[in-house]
Amino acid sequence: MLMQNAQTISLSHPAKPLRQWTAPDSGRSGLSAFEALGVPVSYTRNEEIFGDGEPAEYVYQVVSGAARTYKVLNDGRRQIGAFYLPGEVFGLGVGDAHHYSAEAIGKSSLLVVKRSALIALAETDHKVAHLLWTLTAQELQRVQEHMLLLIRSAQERVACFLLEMAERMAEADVIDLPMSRQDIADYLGLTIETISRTLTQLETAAAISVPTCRRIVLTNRKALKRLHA
Amino acid sequence: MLMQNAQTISLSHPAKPLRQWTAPDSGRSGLSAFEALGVPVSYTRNEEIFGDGEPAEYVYQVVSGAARTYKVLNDGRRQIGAFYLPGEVFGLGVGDAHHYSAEAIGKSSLLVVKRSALIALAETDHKVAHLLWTLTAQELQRVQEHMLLLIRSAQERVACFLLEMAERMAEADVIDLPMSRQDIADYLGLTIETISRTLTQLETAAAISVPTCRRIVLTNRKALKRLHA
DNA sequence: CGAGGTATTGACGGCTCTCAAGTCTGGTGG
DNA sequence: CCACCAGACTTGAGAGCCGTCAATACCTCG
Repeated sequence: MLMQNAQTISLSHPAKPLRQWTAPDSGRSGLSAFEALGVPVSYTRNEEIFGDGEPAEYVYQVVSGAARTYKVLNDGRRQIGAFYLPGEVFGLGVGDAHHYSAEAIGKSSLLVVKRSALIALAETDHKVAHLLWTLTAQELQRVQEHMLLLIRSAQERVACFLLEMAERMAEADVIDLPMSRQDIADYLGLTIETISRTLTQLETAAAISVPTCRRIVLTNRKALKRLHA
Repeated sequence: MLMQNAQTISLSHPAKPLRQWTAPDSGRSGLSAFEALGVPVSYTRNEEIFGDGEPAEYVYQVVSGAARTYKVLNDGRRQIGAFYLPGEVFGLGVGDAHHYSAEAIGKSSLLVVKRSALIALAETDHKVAHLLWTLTAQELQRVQEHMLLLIRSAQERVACFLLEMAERMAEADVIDLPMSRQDIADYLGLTIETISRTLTQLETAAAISVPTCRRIVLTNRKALKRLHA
């Protein structure tokens, strides 16, 4: 999928070089401003980063580990909106309150940036303003792609999820998932049983292998992509 | 839902003639710039406004009528991302290409604004820059809400859809839907048969009445809200 | 080695899709 | 003004996919 590329590229994971379709320098210089304002903070497994409805004081960039954003419906079900991997930014809305919650998935380190500082900077530096807009638009595109997933079959959802994670992580065929089956289920709008059964089906079909439950090897990407959008 | 309110307010509801917010109100000067750049264009029923993958030259604001954005999956299914009613803006992404298609639902009039002009203006006028960001963030929030719909039951999806349309249209109990059952189905990730059956169920349960197939009366909002998020 | 959380597997049921009639509605032309 | 037609909508019957409930296996950490 395109959006993950865009997001990763634009935010420039320190380890990854930049390549992008927006202006080559505007993203980078804005980003350096972003990083200059940030303070690293550590979080433990399942620790809350912010809660639904809380004032949106900060914006976050993952340094190491991973985070999830989610919303709990009135019937108790949890929908995960997104997973955030190193280099990616979250918590950036326009209102003064978050409209979802965020947690660290495992032991993680985040760069924490004061929202007001970013916005103040955007008033004078239009590169920062453009960065805020770009980040929000990339998030929009990501959510739109995610929405398309939710109307597909279980096999298609899981296959797309694996391909997406492979692209965003090492871009190797071996994926070490930071999240549990329950997280995957809540991200894809399925149950853990269906996730588990589907992974078994894909393994039986020789599209993947699952050496341990957190490690998945894509042995036949073409078979997976056949299920893709 | 909050976002529709925010969006409507920000863009000036059609009940107020568009020309009025060119008034030198400093808080809305960004919008007046937006409107000053726009040219009204007429579209006929089902006419394409832009196609998936086309260069994103323009941004659109509905004056009268309604529009839908959608994406066609490789299996031929169509997912409608959003409906746009008078006063609402669409077509605003950050890349230089649209990543979905847009059509007029019925005979419609749109204000068409050159994207490059908006972006150029944002370089010097940070209120315009803030407007672009705000519009994008509101769209993001709308899509996030939409995503939550797609994991719910058919009854809940239809009930939420009706409440949403009621809020965005007259905010009366009588809704005149601009779109067909097929449009609703593709918006909610259901089939037309399920839409039809669900409306019948809601009517039987005395939550709504359906005098004609495009007109729906909310006779018991509390019953509908019980199915809400 | 034991315990508790996590993941897998199985049986069954329900919700929604599919396929297939019917019915209504809105627009057109006589 | 009315009859007619095509598309849109409704309703029904059956099937399939996924959710639920339950039991078992696995893995991690004390």
